[in-house]
Amino acid sequence: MAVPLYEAKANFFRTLGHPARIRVMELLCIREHAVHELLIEIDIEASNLSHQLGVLRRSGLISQTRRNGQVFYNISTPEIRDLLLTARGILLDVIKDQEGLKRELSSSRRKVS
Amino acid sequence: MAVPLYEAKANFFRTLGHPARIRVMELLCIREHAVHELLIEIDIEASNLSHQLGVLRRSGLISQTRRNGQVFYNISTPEIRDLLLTARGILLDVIKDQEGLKRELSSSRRKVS
DNA sequence: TTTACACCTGAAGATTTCTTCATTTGCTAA
DNA sequence: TTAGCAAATGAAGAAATCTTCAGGTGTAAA
Repeated sequence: MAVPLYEAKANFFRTLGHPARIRVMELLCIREHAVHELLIEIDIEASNLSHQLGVLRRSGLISQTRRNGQVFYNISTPEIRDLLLTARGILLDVIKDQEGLKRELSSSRRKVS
Repeated sequence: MAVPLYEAKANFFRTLGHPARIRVMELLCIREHAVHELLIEIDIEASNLSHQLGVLRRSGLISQTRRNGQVFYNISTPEIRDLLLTARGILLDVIKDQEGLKRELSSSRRKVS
């Protein structure tokens, strides 16, 4: 054991760093979902989704309950909503900056050519 | 182009999901650092650090300035501090829960055996 | 107790990401 | 101009992660 905190942080972010997993987290931030509901939204194979849910579950980010023959998933802590919101803000900033840079580059290319 | 937003988010988190890169981000959240200063703190090969700085730079999370023959790095937006703080909170929650679960498991093992 | 449905798991090849080594670039000062 | 340091880059093998396929588990209704 004795994983340094920065390793734990890296693992945490890597866990979120997958398109299907991030979609799951965003859907669960809205409300609880059963697996088959997620499957409708996410468009990957059922077994793939199951694997990704397993990754999220084992890392402690989501929790499972069985009810009426279905498995429901939930985020394990509401702070995750804040995290995704903050991330969204940063991402929009970054994208904006990159587009600004792109415009600059193409305008200087115009000047040169 | 036209990367769906959830792909961009996944990329963003994956970028943070590496032990050296997360350490860089945390150091830069404290203050600007020159590459050789980061190198003292992080204990990986110089060229490896350079690669990881490249990943962060290309994703727009950090920015570079050259001064006195050294290259200084900075976080590109202060919101990153909030993100890391929120992540830290979630991580501590998750770890606490996991330790609770571990204690439960070992006490029920005791009861059984 | 069998059928059906919802979901999970293991294995394995394909793909991506990491780390290292060798080399190159950019700058500053002699 | 050249010497020397700081940092970046390219290539390539090693390692980790993804996706799919095949089969398995759990549960509820017939």
